[in-house]
Amino acid sequence: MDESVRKRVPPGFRLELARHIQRKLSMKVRVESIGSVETVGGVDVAYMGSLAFSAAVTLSVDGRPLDACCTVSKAVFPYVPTLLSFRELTPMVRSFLCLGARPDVLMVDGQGVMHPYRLGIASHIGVSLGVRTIGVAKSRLYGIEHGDTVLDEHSGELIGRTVICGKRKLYVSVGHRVDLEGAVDLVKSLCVETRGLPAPLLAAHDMANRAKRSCIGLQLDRWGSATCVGCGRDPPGATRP
DNA sequence: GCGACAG
DNA sequence: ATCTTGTCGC
Repeated sequence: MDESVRKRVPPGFRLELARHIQRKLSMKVRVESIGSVETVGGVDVAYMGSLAFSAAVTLSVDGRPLDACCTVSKAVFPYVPTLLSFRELTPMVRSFLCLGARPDVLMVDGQGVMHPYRLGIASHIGVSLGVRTIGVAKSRLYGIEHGDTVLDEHSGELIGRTVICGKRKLYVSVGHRVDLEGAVDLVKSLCVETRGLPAPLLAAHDMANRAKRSCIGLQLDRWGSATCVGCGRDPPGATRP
């Protein structure tokens, strides 16, 4: 099943190790009640060639903007279905760690456990940082739709739900430390129908694109990373001229 | 072998 | 995701 994936991955990339890591980390995914939520975060990435502009935002449950930060990094891995986190995890984590405080739950643009190895980027980030995450994807990568539910193609297990947000159908799944029902309710309650996305992801998406449009003259450090002008905070380990 | 295939 | 021309609506 990975023959086609193999051809799209960089030479020397250890695909078997990547799969092993995905399976191992997926065992750490926890499903639990979200509990009381006051702040909701969102992360998304926009690209300009191989430059990745990542934005992280925090909103109150009533939609009020509380915090935001964006970073730019050099993309070091191509887009390969089932391996998205190897491309976007680092950019997303860098911008997320820039936030002044961790939101109660984080919405990620991509799958959670609705993934062939049970570790979409939302789960990968959640397990890596111990943060509550919800996977919100605009299309399906894996699973079979049955009404508004998505079942595992092999085990028949419930792995996600579809949510209509305006004109768009979203694929919601558990990322980490949340339950599917709570995740679906939160996505529905924050849905911006005119844009087809929940407010936190919409804000992150727009901010990432604004950052991309104003990237002239950015100075990247030795790791191919830099903090966007005006962010006000640096990611851990960052240095500024 | 031929499609499917998060962003 | 990004590219890209044309179209619709405020």
